Amino acid sequence: MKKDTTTEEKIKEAARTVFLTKGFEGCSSREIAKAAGMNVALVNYYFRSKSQLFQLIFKAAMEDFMESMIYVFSTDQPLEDKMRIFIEREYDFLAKHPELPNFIINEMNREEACQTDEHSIILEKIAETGIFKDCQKAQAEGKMRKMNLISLTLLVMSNCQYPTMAKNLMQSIHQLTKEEYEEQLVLHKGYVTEMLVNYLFPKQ
Amino acid sequence: MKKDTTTEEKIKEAARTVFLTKGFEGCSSREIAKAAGMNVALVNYYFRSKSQLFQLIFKAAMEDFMESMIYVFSTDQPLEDKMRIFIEREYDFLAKHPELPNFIINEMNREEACQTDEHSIILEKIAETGIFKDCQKAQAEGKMRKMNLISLTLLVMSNCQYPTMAKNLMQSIHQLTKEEYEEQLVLHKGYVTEMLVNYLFPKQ
DNA sequence: AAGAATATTAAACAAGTGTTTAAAACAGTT
DNA sequence: AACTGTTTTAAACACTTGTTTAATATTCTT
Repeated sequence: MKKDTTTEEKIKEAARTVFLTKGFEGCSSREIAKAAGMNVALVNYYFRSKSQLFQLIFKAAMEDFMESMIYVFSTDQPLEDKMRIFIEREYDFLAKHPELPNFIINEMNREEACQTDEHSIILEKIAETGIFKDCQKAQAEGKMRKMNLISLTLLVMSNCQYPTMAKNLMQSIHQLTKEEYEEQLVLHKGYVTEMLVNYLFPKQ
Repeated sequence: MKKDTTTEEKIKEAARTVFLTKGFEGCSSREIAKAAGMNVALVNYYFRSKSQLFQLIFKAAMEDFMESMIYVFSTDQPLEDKMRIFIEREYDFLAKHPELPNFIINEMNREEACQTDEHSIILEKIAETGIFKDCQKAQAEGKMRKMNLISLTLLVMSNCQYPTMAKNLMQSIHQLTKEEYEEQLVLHKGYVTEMLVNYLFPKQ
């Protein structure tokens, strides 16, 4: 008879929170075990090694990271509306998972880890939504500014992700409380939306 | 008689490169010593501890991080030109020091470190250039979009820093070589400049 | 050249790392 | 109740960590 959350899942959950906040190098197997209320040996009993557990967590995080994009892009709406909704959802998502962008970008920089070229699958998944074709069509019709996909994604990701990534830095520089910065983010989301939409979909 | 570069400086240089690429947790004292071609004990002989050496490096990195801003803002030019030149210089600077933004943002997230509220000095230094007053004036005259300082800095930093921070992620997703991505960055710099200037300084 | 001050070294320290082992506790089946 | 396979445990493994020590080498001063 299994409990509602099994030992394996408890460890996985603990590993997720610890890895995402401290990174692979920033924590120990024992720390993860302790966070899960388990013995150290159990971590390796279920996941063979710290690295294998990490890879599991990283992959899942990567999918979460892309999840919100896919959904909006799949809907059937004018491109400009899609963009607005996407930014809205992305800010929402990042408010719930603020550690994700930093985590992924950092761990991608560790040479030992995550250098699998399997990440191009992400692009394929996004491509499946048809968003890229929509953009090309809109660009051909003159409704959207001509620009390659890389810069397009860069513009959106920069303005959505950086503000949460630099939270502690900005708080420290501008002497803001956590709550004040969160308010600021709501305001900023508005600016970003207006700026991006104006730039990408210029009115004649 | 001192050599051209003393042992102390050699260690400091090595520490800088190692810390900036791997982070505080990602490297060991011995690794730094090895990179400097020195004995481990010398690291502590000159800097007392790994933490103290790190704090030194971090502080210097923080100053580098802000250096390029200060200069441009101090010049005597129309605000719109300052913005263009700033973005130009920032992309230039980040091409030479691509690890800096990630390094600072990450280490700011480690609770043990760098939580000194001394970072508000940065804001004061920027304020000394008069850039903030110029902005307020331009906003009062209707030449510049009304927006608080935080969002203003966020917009600029997001679009300058994120593209270099996410280099490995973007390369992996879009299957680009190092050189291809660097070319892309030059292109992107143009888009960013146009977008920011258009948004911040709307023509009536 | 002798002595004092500084710089450098190898070796050791205790504590922490990832991982393994072998014994114990638990569950389910007959 | 005895045997099953699966979970969980404490203890140990070899290795790395940051830091210190005490001896050696180098430089500077007289």
